[in-house]
Formats: sequence, C-alpha cells, structure tokens
Amino acid sequence: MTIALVDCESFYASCERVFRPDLKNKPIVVLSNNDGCVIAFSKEAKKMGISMGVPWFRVKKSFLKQKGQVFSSNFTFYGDMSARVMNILEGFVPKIEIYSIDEAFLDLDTLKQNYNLYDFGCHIRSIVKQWTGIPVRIGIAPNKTLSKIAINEIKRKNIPTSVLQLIDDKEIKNALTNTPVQKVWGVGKKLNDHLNSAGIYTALDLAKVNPQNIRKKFSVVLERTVRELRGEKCLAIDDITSFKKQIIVSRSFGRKISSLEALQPIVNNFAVRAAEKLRNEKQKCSQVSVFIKTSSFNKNKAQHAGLRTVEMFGPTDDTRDILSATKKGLLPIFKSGYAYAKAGVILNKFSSQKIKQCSLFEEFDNLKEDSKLMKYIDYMNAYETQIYFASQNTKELSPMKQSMTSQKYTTSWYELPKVN
DNA sequence: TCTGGGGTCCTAGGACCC
DNA sequence: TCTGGGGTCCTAGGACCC
Repeated sequence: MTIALVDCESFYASCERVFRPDLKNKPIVVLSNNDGCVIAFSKEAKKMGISMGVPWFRVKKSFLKQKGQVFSSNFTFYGDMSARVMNILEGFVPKIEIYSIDEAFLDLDTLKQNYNLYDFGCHIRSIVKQWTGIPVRIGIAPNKTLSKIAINEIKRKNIPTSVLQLIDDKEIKNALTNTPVQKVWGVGKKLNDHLNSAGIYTALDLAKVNPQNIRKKFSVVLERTVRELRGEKCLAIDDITSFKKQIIVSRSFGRKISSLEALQPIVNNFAVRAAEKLRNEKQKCSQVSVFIKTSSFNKNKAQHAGLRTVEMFGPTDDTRDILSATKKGLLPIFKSGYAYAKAGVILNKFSSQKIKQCSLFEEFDNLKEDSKLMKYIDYMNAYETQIYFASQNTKELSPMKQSMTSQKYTTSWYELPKVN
C-alpha cells in the first residue's frame, strides 16, 4: 500500500512567478483579503523571517525595503493554475484525491509491482514543472499521514530533488524522531498542548502510545493518526468529488461598522453571493445562519459575537428566501454600541435541486414551479449587466482593500500575458 | 490605523422515544 | 423515604485543515 502526496511549493507565490520570470529567486508574499495578513510566501521571503499568518502591517516596511514583491490574493488565477496541475496528475494514475488547492493524494497501488516509485515521482515533478511552471514536492509513503511526514522531511532536509520515498522502517523512525508532534497532520495547537503536558513531544513519542488509550483520552481522530504513524492505513483515498455540505460567505470589513442600517445591507450582499454559490452547486438549503463579531484583537474594547440559525420552510435556492432568513437571523443578534469587524452567512442542510418538497402547511396544488427569475438573474449577472436586490449595499459591494492584485493571466481575454 | 476565508469531521449533551 | 434503563437523533460548538 503506497500513497504519493503531491504538494505545490509555496503555491500562490509560485503562481505569481509563472508569468513573471523576473521574480525568480526574489522574495514574494501573497496577502489575504483586505491585504490583512500573509498567507503564502516564497523561500526567499521565509529567509527574511516572514511566517504564515503574520499581519502585513507588521512586516510591510522591512519587507519592501529589502525589495520584496507583494501581491493581493488572485484566487481566480490560482484556481485555474491548480486545475491545470491536477489535470496533469490525473493522467498518471487512475485514483487521485484532490485534497486542497495545492495538494493531491495519488494511489500508487495500481502501478505494476517493482515500479521504481522514486523515479516515477521525479518524472511527475519534471512534467508538472515543464507544463505549468509550478514546482512540486512529492512524498511517497504507506499512508496519508506518513506521506505528510515525508513532505515535511523534504522541507526540513532541503532535499534537492524534492522527492522522498519513506518506506523503510528505519527511515520512518528517523523521520518521526525529527518531527515535533505539532507538525503531525491532525495535531493543532490545543492537542499539542495536551500532548506536551503528557510528555509527548515528537511524532515518535505519539506513535509509541497505545492507540486505544489515545481514543479514550482524546478522540477517534487522534487514534487514527497514531495508527497511521505506526504504518497502518486508516484513511482511504477519496477520489469521488463529493457535494458541498455547507457554503460560507464571510468577510472582515475594511472599517468597523456599528449601525444596523449599515450592517444589514452588507450582510445581504453575503446572502446574495451565498445563494448564487448554492445554485451553482445545483443544491438547495433548508437552514441559514448569520453571524457577526467584533474584533478579538481589540482586547480593551467591548466584545460581542452572535450567531443565529433560521430554519427554512422547505429546501430553497431562491435569493429572496435566503435574504429574508438572513434578516430574521441578524435582528436578534445585533446589539448596538459595538464596533463590528466581521460578519457572514452560512447555508446548511443541503438537498438536491431536483427534489421538490412542499411544506406541511402548503397545499400540494400550490407547490409552485421554481421561479425562472433566479435563472435569468444568474444568466445576466454572468455577463456585463448586474442585477442587484434593493436591500443590498451596492455602493460598497466589496469594502475590501486589494490594491496589489496581479493579472488574470489565464482566465480573462483582456488580461492575457503579452510576449514582445 | 491595520490581524483571512472557506471548509470538514467529531462529540457532548439535550430532546425525545419506549 | 424511595422515581429506570436503554436507545436514537439532532445540534452547537470545538478542533482541525489549507
């Protein structure tokens, strides 16, 4: 049983480099929405002390002074580059799980025995690099958790080929010894603290604990992790693209918002966007939640956070239903006198668009056909015309700072790269 | 001054059943 | 005086991931 994890090296930063060869070997950072914090960075930026999630305003000055290059996030572009990489990977083996925008698990069991997996990894790496310009690391191991460890080892040891096969017991033990337990896939900050206080500091320490005891003291999730560290295979490769179970549209605001009059239309924007996403997924939802919160970083200011869930009368994908639920949810959680920093709309309890269900109190004869209105609106919004709902905030559709976005090199005719 | 967004899975505990 | 036992289903919230 063998799995390969293909992981794109500092993916967003690498994307930015593909059409900007002048940025080779230069420090690059990519920022989150609102240019709030650093969410990706190149090796060169790492050397300058940039770390994941650091607030941009804190490192901005010194980074720019050292001739670093900064980008606002350009997810349309990264998504397209990701699809290209995944497409290539799908050509190598029949079973692959696209785990995130920059990672995929490949099932290598379908390959002929005695196949040289290390060479195969190197081959994949060179093809992906040649066809897309994106450098990848490849960790080969008996299961998912260990393939993650292999990727960590490539980083830690700075292995020049960026491919590592972790199969031999001694090698695995050595890698586990060198992995702090917090770097194990599935161990976050909270678990790390608990494990540390129980005297578990490395991945090897964790692997030595009896899995049943772990299950009793922690959870079945961590038990699986322990078993995988020991070489068992617990997590299967899930190659079926499953439907979404939840849709979230949320944003931190560019500036704080205190009045309901200002907040409601912005939350409505999120509701409209969420409904569009839902229709795009060809699903309906039966539950809408709204949340608002003040900034948790402002310790000396009064804090308030609220979440309210509203049940729908039946599954719906109609923006008007979702808007009215949003309003119902927002009113009771809004308290005046607070400076709100973030809000969001969450859609839950999905069912297929094809299923028609009328509510208990609805006459069957009245079961209306789905209105064509939404279809027309989506159709028109896909092109130049924009149709808004009256309750939206159209003046400040995205009160978001994003001043340093690169071109949509591969997804817009108007922004294609030019060759002189 | 300024600190992301979008997801999944699991569990404890409440509500309910016989 | 004394108030069961066993089970299912659902949900909010926690923890984690990238």
